[in-house]
Amino acid sequence: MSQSQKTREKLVEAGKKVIYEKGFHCARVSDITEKAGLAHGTFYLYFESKEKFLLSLLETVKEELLSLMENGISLIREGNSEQGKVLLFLRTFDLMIKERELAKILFFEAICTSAEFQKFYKESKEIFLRKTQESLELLGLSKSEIKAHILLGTARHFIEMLILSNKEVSSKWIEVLKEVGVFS
Amino acid sequence: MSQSQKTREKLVEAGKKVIYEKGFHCARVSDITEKAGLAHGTFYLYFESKEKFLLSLLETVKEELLSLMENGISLIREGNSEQGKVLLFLRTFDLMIKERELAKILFFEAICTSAEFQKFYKESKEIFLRKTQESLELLGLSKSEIKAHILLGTARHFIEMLILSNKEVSSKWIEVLKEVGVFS
Amino acid sequence: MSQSQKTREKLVEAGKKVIYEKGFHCARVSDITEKAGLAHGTFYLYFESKEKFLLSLLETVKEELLSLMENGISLIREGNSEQGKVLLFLRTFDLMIKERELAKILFFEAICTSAEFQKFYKESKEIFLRKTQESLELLGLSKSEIKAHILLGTARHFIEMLILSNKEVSSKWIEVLKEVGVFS
Amino acid sequence: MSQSQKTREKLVEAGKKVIYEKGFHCARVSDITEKAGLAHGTFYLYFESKEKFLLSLLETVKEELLSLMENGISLIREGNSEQGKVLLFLRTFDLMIKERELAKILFFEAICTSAEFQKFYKESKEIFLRKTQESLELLGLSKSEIKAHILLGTARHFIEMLILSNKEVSSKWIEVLKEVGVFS
DNA sequence: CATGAATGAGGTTTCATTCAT
DNA sequence: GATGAATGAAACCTCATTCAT
Repeated sequence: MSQSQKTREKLVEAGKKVIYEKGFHCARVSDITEKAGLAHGTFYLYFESKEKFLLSLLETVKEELLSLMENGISLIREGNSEQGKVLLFLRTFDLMIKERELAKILFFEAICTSAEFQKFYKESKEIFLRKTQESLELLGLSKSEIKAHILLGTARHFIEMLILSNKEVSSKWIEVLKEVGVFS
Repeated sequence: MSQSQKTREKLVEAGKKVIYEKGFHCARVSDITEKAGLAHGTFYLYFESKEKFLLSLLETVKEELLSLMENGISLIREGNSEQGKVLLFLRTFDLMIKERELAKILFFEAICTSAEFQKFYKESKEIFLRKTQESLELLGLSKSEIKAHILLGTARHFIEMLILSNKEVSSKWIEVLKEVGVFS
Repeated sequence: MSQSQKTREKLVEAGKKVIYEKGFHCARVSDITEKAGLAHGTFYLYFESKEKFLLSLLETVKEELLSLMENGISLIREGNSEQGKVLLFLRTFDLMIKERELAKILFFEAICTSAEFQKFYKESKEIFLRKTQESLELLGLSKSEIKAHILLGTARHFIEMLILSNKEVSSKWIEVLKEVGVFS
Repeated sequence: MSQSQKTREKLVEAGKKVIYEKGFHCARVSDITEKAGLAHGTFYLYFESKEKFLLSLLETVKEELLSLMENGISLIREGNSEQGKVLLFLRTFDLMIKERELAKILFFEAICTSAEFQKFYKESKEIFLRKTQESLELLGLSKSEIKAHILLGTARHFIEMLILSNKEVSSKWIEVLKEVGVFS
């Protein structure tokens, strides 16, 4: 990784942590650079503005998520439905757990900031919903639309619990949903 | 209603709308007073600070919700489980739909602001979860804890859809959950 | 005393206390009316502004002081120098002790506020100095100018101690000065 | 001096002048920065608040004064009482004359602001009094306590004259006190 | 590339004063 | 006379952004 990329990475990592802890509005650019061990002004060599910085964080997590989901769908299409399910419903969730800073930013900050971010959030959510429904259909489950809603809602609920209480629910969440028949 | 109470009410109504639209941090006190048709300083005759104002909004909606839930539980305890269910799972949802400004503030703003608000949110959420589980048990449903999680998660998901897309899901949401067996 | 005069008196008494405690700038008009048990707006039926209120307090204490000093000087002129001294150096000091709120306002607030008040303070101080010197001359004391300075300075020092520590020095202060020869 | 120190110094110098002229409460932060030739916000890069700024000014002058007094006392202890007296009773006074802005702030503003400042003032005054008395004792003068009070009171009186009238009393003030026997 | 001092627009908050009742 | 709700000018303070080094 070039020096330049390393510095950028430092800012992203620091930014995630600071925004997770204080929220986007309360996170100062100087908090981020301080945590990154860089000078205040350096931030603006890598990002146009604090808003654009947030957007780039959100796009990162959105793309990671989508990539996982699409890989899962491909696997199911190719007949490998077990591995596909793992990617779709476990790896995505694990990703959210690992990147809980980004998850919180995506699921909460985005909806609380300016119209631009809400739009971003709304569009992302619709894509996730569609992909989830598509996967459920591929898996041959009935009432796929309803179940997609429940899946997303419950997933977000568990992520929130993780954020609020630091309680790991991780891979067991699918079991939870199976028990009440969402997966049958 | 006294003059004083009317003014307070005006500020609350204006505040709910402005915070709903712009988010707590982007909502200026002057936006609120302007929408209320009052002078800037008037706000501070009724509320200590913008933060305390938010807290008072949150407490209002929390209390309304809890009151509905407790009435529902009482009805079920008295044997009137049909009316109890209505209060618990429909009226609460209708309240959120009617007061979508407050709902958004409670479910999103609270978790994006200072530590004080997060604490408030976390505590509220735990109470809602407990009450929901309690009601499911009273209704004789198995796996009450799991179902309480799913109910809350899905409810929030539908509220978010309402906020983002203005699509009314209203009272049909229970049907949705019934179909996948959450209510059996 | 008429109703009107009583109300005015209440405001003056409350104002003295509040300004003594918090200082002129930190004393709010509403603090004064609250302590007086009156409505906020009532203040402006009796005084043009907060500044004019302060000025009227200062004029009161200035006149009381001057009146005592002049009576003392008259007595000395009439040959009654013992009683004159009492008025001049004890009663004035007792007045400051009794009216410590006003004393503090006169000796400290006046010099810390606007130019108008500084001017008032400076002029008052010069009058006190002149009167003190005049009395010392009438009493046949040498170095009257020097002693007048020392008297005023020490008096103010003792008043400050009273304000800061609530230690009563009262009438003994003259003894203190006698011991070092200021009165001989 | 680094750029940073220079800017800080500019703010301190400007602040002293503005507070001297208008008093702490009437001195706006923007007055200070304007006089310093800096932008408004710069003030807050160097000082937490207007109150903390005042406190730092007060501490500066208190320490300068104490340092002079302690050096004077040391000299007397070492037998060099003439030079010690000069430090104790002339240099301190000269310092107040040179730093009349700070002197005014210490002797008048401190007692007119919030409780925190009054406490600071009271404690400082007690230290000055103790040090003065200690020096008088070292010099073998009788009635050291009384004389310490008179010295402080008169000194303050002369400082006030300097502030109000711009009349330099300077080094002659000791002569004045000698004449009435304070120094014998 | 990196620094960190400086900027200033924009927000929150205060409170002397006014005025309808 | 008295009330107290409403006003809005003016202060403090913050912090995203710029820029000289």
